[in-house]
Amino acid sequence: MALEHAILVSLLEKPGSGYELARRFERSIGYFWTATHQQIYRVLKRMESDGWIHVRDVPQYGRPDKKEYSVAAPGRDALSGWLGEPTRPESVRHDLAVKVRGAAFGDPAGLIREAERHRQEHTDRLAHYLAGETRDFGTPAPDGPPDAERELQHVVLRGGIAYERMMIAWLDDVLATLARFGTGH
Amino acid sequence: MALEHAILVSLLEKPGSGYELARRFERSIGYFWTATHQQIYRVLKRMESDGWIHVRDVPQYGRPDKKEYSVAAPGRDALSGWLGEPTRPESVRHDLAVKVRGAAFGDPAGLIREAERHRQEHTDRLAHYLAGETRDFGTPAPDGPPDAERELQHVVLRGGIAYERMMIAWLDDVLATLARFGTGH
DNA sequence: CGTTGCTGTGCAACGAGGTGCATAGCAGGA
DNA sequence: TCCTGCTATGCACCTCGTTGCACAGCAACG
Repeated sequence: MALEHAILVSLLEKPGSGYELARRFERSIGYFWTATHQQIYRVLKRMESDGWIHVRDVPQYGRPDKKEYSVAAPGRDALSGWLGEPTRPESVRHDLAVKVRGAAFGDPAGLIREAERHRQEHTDRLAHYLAGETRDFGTPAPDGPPDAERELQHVVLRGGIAYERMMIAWLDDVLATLARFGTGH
Repeated sequence: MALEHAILVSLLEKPGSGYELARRFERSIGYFWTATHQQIYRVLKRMESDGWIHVRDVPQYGRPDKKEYSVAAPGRDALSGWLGEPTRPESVRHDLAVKVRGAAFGDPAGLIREAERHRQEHTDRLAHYLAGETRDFGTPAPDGPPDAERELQHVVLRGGIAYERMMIAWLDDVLATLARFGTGH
């Protein structure tokens, strides 16, 4: 399980409540690690009882009170240890690859629409990444010396950009291949 | 759940037993969809009781008897329908991306070794893919007319190759970035 | 003969992850 | 006033996936 570690990273970047973490997992971190608010609340509770994080009740006006979590020393140690641990082979689940191989045994028309949907989604996400890159990393350095946190966030974003570009190119390849078998001949 | 559909595709490409399917999920299909033999046996049982697949007892000499599964008409229909269904956003889990962002808060030395391990693994897999491409798709067409099944398997393999190449390039980027913060400067 | 190892199928138990629902404070609009 | 909607936390339930183990047939080796 690595959801704990993703939460640790997010809380180290900025402390926050379970709700706020859930929002971050819908963007930013969420592009590389998904989680629902249920999972997050459950794991936060366990992490708190394990002493990895601190809780602080924050009264709010105009909205419900919240619990703000921040990383404790043992949590920071756990993260450090995890960084060098070998990750077991990530279980891959590429629906589309399975569908493409399945297209040999069914009508490819539906799959073409599905592939076009995916292509559009990846195009949108690429545009979103590129806009974020210009916004957050466009200027050389906003406050002088190179900042590790910033540089590392940037290299992860570059990975996302490379992934989306690769997927778009592959989907063009898929669509061209499907077209050769969908239109008679 | 889409394991059913991955099994349908595999059985359509070639009927086989649960054990044989488990072996296929360690290579070929397994590069895009992972599954243990436990999952496979359980799902096969359900698919059989749903009428998606046929079972046939195959006595063997020199080894235990087996149950050979093949796709029935309702299974083929289920696959056809699934091809065009919109896939819900695949839940992404990229350990390494989380670790890279976490490196800002811990010792990057361990992560460098971990990234190098991943780079090696992707290099090996790329070599394996390329060897398979030469072996299976090197000659223009082994038996005359273009074959949909063969072409679609090829485009999926090209996707795997593109993915590995992208990952290797990104890991080089990651290692260069980590080096800038690990060695003093 | 016993051991190891591959083929082949399966159960039991556990943890991870997701869906649906409940509760509660408060804001804003119809 | 009621309804919708956002913030904020949480329970109950169910499925998926993994781990560990068991059992069985048979081959090859020492």
